[in-house]
Amino acid sequence: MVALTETEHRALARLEERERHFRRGATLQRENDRTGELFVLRKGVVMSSVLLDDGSRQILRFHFPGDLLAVSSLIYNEAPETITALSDCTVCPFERPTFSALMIEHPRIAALVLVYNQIERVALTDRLAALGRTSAKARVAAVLIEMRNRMRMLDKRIGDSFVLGLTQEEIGDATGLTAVHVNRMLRQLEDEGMIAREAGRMRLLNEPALARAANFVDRYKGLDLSWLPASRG
Amino acid sequence: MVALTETEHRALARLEERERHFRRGATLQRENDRTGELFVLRKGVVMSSVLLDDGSRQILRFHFPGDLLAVSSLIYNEAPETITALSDCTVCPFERPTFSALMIEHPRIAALVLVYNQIERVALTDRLAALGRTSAKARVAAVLIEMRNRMRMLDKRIGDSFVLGLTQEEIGDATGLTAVHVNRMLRQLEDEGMIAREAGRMRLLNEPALARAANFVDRYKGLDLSWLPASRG
DNA sequence: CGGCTGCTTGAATAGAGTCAATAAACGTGG
DNA sequence: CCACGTTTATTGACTCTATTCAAGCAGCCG
Repeated sequence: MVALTETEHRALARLEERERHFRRGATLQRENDRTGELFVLRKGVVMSSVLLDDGSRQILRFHFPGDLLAVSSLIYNEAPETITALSDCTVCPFERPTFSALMIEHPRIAALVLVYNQIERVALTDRLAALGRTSAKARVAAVLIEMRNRMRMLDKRIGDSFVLGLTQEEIGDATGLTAVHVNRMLRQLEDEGMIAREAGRMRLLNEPALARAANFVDRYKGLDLSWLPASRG
Repeated sequence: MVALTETEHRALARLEERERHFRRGATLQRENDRTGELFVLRKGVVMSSVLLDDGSRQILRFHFPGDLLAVSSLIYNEAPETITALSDCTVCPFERPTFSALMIEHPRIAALVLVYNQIERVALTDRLAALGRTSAKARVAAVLIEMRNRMRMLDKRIGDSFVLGLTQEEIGDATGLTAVHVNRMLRQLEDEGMIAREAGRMRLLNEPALARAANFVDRYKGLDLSWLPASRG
């Protein structure tokens, strides 16, 4: 999305020298554990979440290939969130000094990281507004649209049918609902003809209606990266 | 919290060359308006919020002196959030190019901005978890503790008594509750001896109990900035 | 003084949670 | 490839938390 120089590409590649694989359900980082490496997600889907005292869980964010994971390791001694693989996945781990050297030596990459942070911030605030001010049905619909859109960004072939890859429990933890109620909301969306469910796959039958039900705002329109300073070669 | 060089201080000072004042209730940035300047908040309290289709509002974050405002102006053509003064306040506006030049010429400042982003990210995820997974009482208690703590960081004299500076409507918009229910929760916290309310002031009578009720996690313990690269003078 | 805006409280309602029981799908080892 | 145990999905009945609606009050400012 932004042209990088050869030098910058080589520098970024240093983050992806090693590779590690995780199975669905594996933990990349556990809340309150001593922080360690950072990761670039190369393949698969992971989530970050927090656990509350009463044992309930809140999923904060779903991550897709290209995302930077565990950035908070840079500034905390103890991890503020848990990172878990939602599918089998591949990550490239790297150490903090590698990252901070990259930031210092390549200011435009630092600027890109800042852009990434802002996009994530807006995603978090959208979810925040959904939890605070929208109905259960809207929140479930929003998760469906969000997941489909993010998958489609990586694979243009994905249309209105896709494999969600989340249990209803996980949808509940992302939306602040119980699994039981998620089930009822999915049924309702189905009864209203907005979605269809077919053995693991999800199909969006009436996207405009679903987007309306979800209070969906497309944040990718209106993104403007022209401010990024020109490279110095 | 981190030592900056003279050069870096001078560079940062460039962001604070101008000054502008706003009255309580004034809008610094309106959602969906064309984005413009960024700000450093120098004095007063402001909030950022979003409006939903049905007219309800979700407050995303309260900002205190030293905070960077409207950073998303860098990457969006249209503002994703509204920024409003909660008290009379003073800000230092600056243009995008000023900021991006600063980031490129002073990598350690860029790193500091990244740290700031991460701290804000964690604050947002804490609120997210509160909205998704905690009771109304816990959320209201959390807002009280959060506001007191942030005020105390700027004014050490503040103890258990402080001026909240929020209407119950605003507390509701921050916690995803109705003003009516906020009122009931405040009464309950008062009846249980955790707080007292005295003409505009709020007093925390039993902080440990309140912190427990709020599921409060102190994120400032465990912050580690040692990774920040040494200055090159 | 009159008109706001914000606070308080009660009564009725609605939306989401809890509990429980069953069914379907999945994975693993034999 | 099947049998078994486990996880996930589904549905109903009941409960409870927070919302809605309504009314009254207090404080503030022009």
